[in-house]
Amino acid sequence: MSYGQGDKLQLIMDAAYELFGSNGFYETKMSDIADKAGIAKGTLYLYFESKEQLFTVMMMQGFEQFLQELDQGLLERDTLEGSLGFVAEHHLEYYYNRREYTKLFFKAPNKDPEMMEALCNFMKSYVQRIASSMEDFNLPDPLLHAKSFIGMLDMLKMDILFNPTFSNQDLRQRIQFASELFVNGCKQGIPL
Amino acid sequence: MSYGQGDKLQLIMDAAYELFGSNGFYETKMSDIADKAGIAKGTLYLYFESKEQLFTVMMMQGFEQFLQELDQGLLERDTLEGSLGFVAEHHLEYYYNRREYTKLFFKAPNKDPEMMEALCNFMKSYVQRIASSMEDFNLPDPLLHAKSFIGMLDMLKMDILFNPTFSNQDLRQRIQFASELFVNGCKQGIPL
Amino acid sequence: MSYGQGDKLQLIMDAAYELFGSNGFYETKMSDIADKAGIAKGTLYLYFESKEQLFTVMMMQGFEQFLQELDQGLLERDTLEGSLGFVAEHHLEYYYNRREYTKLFFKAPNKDPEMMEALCNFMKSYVQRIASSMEDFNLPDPLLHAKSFIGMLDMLKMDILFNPTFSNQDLRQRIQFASELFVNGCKQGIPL
Amino acid sequence: MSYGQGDKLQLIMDAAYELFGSNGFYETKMSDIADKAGIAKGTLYLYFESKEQLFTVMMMQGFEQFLQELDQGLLERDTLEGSLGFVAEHHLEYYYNRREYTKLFFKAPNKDPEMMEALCNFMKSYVQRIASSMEDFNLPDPLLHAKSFIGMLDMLKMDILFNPTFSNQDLRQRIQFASELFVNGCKQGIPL
DNA sequence: AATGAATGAGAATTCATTCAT
DNA sequence: TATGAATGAATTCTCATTCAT
Repeated sequence: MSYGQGDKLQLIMDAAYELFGSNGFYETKMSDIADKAGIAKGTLYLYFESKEQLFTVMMMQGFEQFLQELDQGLLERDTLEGSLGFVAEHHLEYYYNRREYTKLFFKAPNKDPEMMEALCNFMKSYVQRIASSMEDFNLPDPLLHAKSFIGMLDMLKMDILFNPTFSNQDLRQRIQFASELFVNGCKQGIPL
Repeated sequence: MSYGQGDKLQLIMDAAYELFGSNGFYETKMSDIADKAGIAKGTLYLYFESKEQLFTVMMMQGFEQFLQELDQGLLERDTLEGSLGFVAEHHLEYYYNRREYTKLFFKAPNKDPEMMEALCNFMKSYVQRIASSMEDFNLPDPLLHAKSFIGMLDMLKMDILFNPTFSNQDLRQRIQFASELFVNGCKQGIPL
Repeated sequence: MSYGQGDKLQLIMDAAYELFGSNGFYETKMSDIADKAGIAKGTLYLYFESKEQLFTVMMMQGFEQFLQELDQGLLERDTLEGSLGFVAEHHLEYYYNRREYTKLFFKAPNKDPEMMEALCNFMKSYVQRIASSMEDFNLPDPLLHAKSFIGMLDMLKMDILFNPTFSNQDLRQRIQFASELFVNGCKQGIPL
Repeated sequence: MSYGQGDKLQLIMDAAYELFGSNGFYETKMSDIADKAGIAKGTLYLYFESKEQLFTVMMMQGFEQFLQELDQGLLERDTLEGSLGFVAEHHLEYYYNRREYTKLFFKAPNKDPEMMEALCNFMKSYVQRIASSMEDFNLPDPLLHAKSFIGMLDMLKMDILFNPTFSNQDLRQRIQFASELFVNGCKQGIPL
């Protein structure tokens, strides 16, 4: 019944995540977020300086969590195949679990440099982690390899976001598919 | 330098392309476009019903050209490697040539159903074309293979858009890299 | 096939009458009128200085016709009852015949003094004619009597405009009713 | 002179009444109303959804008051002449007291269905009340009688609105005149 | 800390009118 | 005369942000 301080912050973040995610930055109003969080509009500004900042902080929180889970999982794998499989699983499951919040992944504010920087930093960190992992297994051009693999995954995620009947089984199939393709190339799949 | 009558449409399209491209849909004002095109605000509405429609028409024009060039090039290749190389070249060059217009590819209006439909249709057509091509070379799972390849390319394009020093040589390298990785997998690159 | 000069003027007047009548002054666009008349927008301005003027001229034409028909009919009556009956018939039939163009009778532009003057002048002329006629039959206070009678008619016309099933028979009944009430008062109708 | 919080609504209503009344719906801008009320434009939209709604609410408030006063007064009369006299007095005084706000009664928005409905409902209620009253005194055709009487009054009001020298004495005369004419007809006034 | 009424800059869109052809 | 593309002032409405309570 009584929320301590800090609870409100979480209420805001949750509301922001859901609304920015569903409708995108520009189509979400601060008053929507306040309503959903069950607080007053003015209260938002006790926690965040601006709409842009709220968006950025929310995204960064998501990024951080994403990278933490990634690190955690990578520690536990010690083969190339194992690592790649985990990266694929992690990437696709992330979107699968958030498939209601499609728009988040497309629409960020344009003019806010802080946001752009946060976005770029996340991308760099993500790529860097995957690249490091690949380097551990002696892959040359680890950055390009990392980017390519992430790219494959990121396109395969599209089905998750746009296909409402996408199932957990489809998810498993794509994880498997992506890893194998990346390791062995498409040639192996061509019947003689 | 001197535009006659009837050129207004092109003036508008050019201005819209540049401004939407640099600043995104939401951060571009109709008055900006009118100013850049050197016409009055009202004139925009002689050619387009709304800001959304202008954006959509402009995007669709780009899509159409993209797909036409793709078809053209695919006709002339008769090996898997040749086709993949061309697809990679076409995809990455497209962005390379438009690297000033980053925002075009990230900031589209959310709520406009016509735009969303146009975007989805383009994606489907693109994937379908690549999948058909792959089927010709007996690749199983052509849709998944197509999406994966496009995904790789689409991530590799990021460097183009965000790295200001990205050179033509870098471009060539990535084209080569993507095709080979896709065909042979990463394993081939690992020194024994 | 070939319209002489002057034909266009009539085309405009007809279109204006219909559109101003259906939608009112403010809700009718000059381009609507041009379209309906089958001419170009610019052509309207060869015949009229402004939208206000077109409206005013059109109204005045209607007024003139109304008063002419009234004069004509009054000449032929030589009893009070006959005259009143004709006035009622003329007034109500006028609206009955134009019942599609309801709005005309409610919505005129506000700020145009010419129009306001035309409207007032018409009212004065109308009242004056009825008053003169009444004076001929020795009614005292002819102006007040005239206004009262016109007022009765003008309210009775409301049914015509708002009741879509209003029939010619209803029309006849009201004409009869109004004349008798005006002559004999309501007392005569009360059963003892 | 000093308004506390919560008075904003009344400030808006007053400003709207005066401006819509003087200039009509179409010639009054929301910013005019805001200025006159001494508030910001945006504030208007905290209280009303649209210009149309503001107008409609304001009119309905007037209607309600009009009908309440009518009911009140009718209760206290128990003869036909008394009732009619009161109705005439009430109707004409209403306009006399508002003779500065002419436009209110002529210039309403056309296309707004809510406004049209409110207007029609008011008319119906007004006619119905008068008709009921007449029925109490055994007048046949009470609806037609009611409409006729209201019509007379409504035309007589025109002088009030358009004749700047219209005096209170003129008002009394017309009240008297209308009632008598309605009861006894014009015949009684004709000298033998 | 919390509120939410108030603000006002700012955007899209409309449409009467003009004028070069 | 006739055209209709072009104009741009004008208007409604939005919404991030502020601040007195």
